[in-house]
Amino acid sequence: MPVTSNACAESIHVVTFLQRRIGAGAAIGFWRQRDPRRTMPHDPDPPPAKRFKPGSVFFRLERNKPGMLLPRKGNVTTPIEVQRKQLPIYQAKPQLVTQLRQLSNAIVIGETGSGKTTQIPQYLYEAGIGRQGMIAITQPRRVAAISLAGRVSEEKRTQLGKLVGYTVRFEDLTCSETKLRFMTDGMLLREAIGDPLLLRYTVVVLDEAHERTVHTDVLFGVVKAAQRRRRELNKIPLKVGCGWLVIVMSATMDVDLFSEYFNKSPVLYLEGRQHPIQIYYTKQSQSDYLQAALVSVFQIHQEAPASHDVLVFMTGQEEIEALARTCRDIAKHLPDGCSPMVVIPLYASLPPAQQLRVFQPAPKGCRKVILSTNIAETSVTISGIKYVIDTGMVKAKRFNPDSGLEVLAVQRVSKAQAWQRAGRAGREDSGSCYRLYTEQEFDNFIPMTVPEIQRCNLAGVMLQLMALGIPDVMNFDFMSKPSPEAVRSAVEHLELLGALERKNGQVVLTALGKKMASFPLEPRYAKTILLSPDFSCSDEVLSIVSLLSVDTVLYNPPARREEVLAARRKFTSSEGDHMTLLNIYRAFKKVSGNKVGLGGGSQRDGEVFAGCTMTRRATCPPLLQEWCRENFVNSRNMGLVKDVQAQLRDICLKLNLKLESCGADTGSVRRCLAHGMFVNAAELQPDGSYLALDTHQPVAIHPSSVLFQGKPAYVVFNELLHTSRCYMRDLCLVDADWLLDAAPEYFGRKLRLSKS
DNA sequence: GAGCACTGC
Repeated sequence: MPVTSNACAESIHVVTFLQRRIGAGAAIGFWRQRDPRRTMPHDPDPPPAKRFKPGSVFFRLERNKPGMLLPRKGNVTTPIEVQRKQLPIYQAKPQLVTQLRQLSNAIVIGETGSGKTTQIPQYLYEAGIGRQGMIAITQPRRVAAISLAGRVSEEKRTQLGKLVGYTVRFEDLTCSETKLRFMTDGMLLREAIGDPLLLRYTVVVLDEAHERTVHTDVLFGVVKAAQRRRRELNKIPLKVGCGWLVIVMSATMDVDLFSEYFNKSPVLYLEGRQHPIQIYYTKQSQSDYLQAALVSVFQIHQEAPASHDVLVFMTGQEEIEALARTCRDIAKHLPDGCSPMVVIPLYASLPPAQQLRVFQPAPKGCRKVILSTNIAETSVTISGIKYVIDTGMVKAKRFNPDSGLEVLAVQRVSKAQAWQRAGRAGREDSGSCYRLYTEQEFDNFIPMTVPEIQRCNLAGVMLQLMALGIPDVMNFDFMSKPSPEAVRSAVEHLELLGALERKNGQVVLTALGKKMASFPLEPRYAKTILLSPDFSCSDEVLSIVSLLSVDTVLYNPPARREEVLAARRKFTSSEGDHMTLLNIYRAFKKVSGNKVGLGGGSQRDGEVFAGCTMTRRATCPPLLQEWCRENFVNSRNMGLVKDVQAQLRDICLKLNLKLESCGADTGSVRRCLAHGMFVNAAELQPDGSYLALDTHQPVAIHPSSVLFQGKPAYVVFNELLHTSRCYMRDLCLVDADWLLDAAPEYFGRKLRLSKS
């Protein structure tokens, strides 16, 4: 029986089913305990250090703002020095420092929150290792970089931004005194473009390396090359530089792969205190994991004390909201004597205020059940979780280099991911993890999640590598090589944009490509900006590209559809979605009086809520907030647009681009978009359907587009989204002549193909 | 007439 949300009859059905199933105790046999001979797993699945223990709590509850968690200012009763000595890593300090002093590479494995990230940089500094330069500690997420810097500067009893600082996009809190620099991996990578040898640093610590973000993966190669190159330079009699060390630290990872890649680097394990987690598998394979999740929630609810919270890992917003409604319905009809239940959904696109609900304790005698996406795997840490229910499924993006299509699909998690999820049950105390699959099924999961670099569009990565001066991008030293097709497809795409050219059989960066690489943008957006002065519309194009680089500024609550449509009508442009967005942005700026009221250089852009940025500091004036509410515009993302635009504008100025507005002449903006995005063009067919001009695959206008009702002859689009059909999203009306003009040779070829 | 997980520069 499917878990559906709205049908009352059906939920009653579910109640009866559950009462039959749990009330009578029939469900006791639903679960099978893990084979006792197999205790907690060990190397390599997962590595020995990955047993579960509580993370050190770095956050405190803000009194004035209920539910808000901020970095802990230190325990009043326990001095900070004592706290540091209580960390498990402290026992290993002498050996650790001795090892790190001798080694040029080390892989340190320790649990998240065990203190490795806060302590190792300090140990290095205190031991005088790498004093000649800076120690960089990279993080995949900005909040982590910010909060860790805060904690360490506090431990060093210095002002944040002096000895200890952080660098993330839009924010750099460091100075000439800074020795310990926490930063996002993307920032270090960007810095490497200007300084491939990373000469300002004596030590680079790549934290959370097991997450294998694209940035970390590229950094592996960059850091390794810089290390080798610097060693070569040190052979020159006039010795420059000093001890140079790379540490890769992570909780769960493929140790052999890492060690092998970093020249057979030694692996140091940091064991810590841990809480056991009991793992349960289902006896039989579950064909409907949502139904199984529902049964499990209520089984736990019946059997466990109400103070024990439950965290359920699911795949997305829609199924989370549906299951939440079903759970609430059933909870209302439970027999007397059963504790009440609060059901809280958690996913990234949820408004900040609602996300905060997961941190609020449930009323006494009431059980908290959190239904979450994998945001709760790494980005948000919730205390008090005693039970984890793991559906074993995740929604993940995959890229097909042949079609250029990214597909978001529900798929099995990896073993590493399943362990990560289980670990969420044992952060403060022992816990249980109910896996909605059999142990045999688990044994067949892939060991590690496929690194992002093998799943994404590589055009941006390849451009960045070229800009880093990597002589042979096709054979870059990746820890996990992307497929040759993906590399070839990316190189072809960049050639088409004019960023790369072939010289004597080698692919080299063009002058245009070099400029493109200086923008933190997808290559085609960078190209469009660089073209914009030719059409005298750089102002407009900067705004449009900024609007396209944030999540979405449009807020679409389904329940208020009519209101949304009415509010949006006044901005709608018959020329397409880009122009509509531009109209909204122009109106927003008019109301904001062009003042930097949101974001802005010196503003901290986010508060830290237990490891998750949830709101921008509310500097948005009330009037502007009201305007956003009335017009169904996401004010937080609109603030980000302003930050992005300011950054892009700075880059344009550095490149001496002429910044000017075309005013009401929107034709030139569309002309510019046609020239920048010609690869993403589609043509209306006689039968009313559309064909993408590059691959000749059938495509359709996404119903969310303002052009959905119309039938424009030619459009350029932002992206293709493959769901029930292949949809074009964010469209702009263009002339066929402009496309031909933009790439005569390319379209000459395409059109000939199209006709034949 | 659809519906998108999560990051990051």
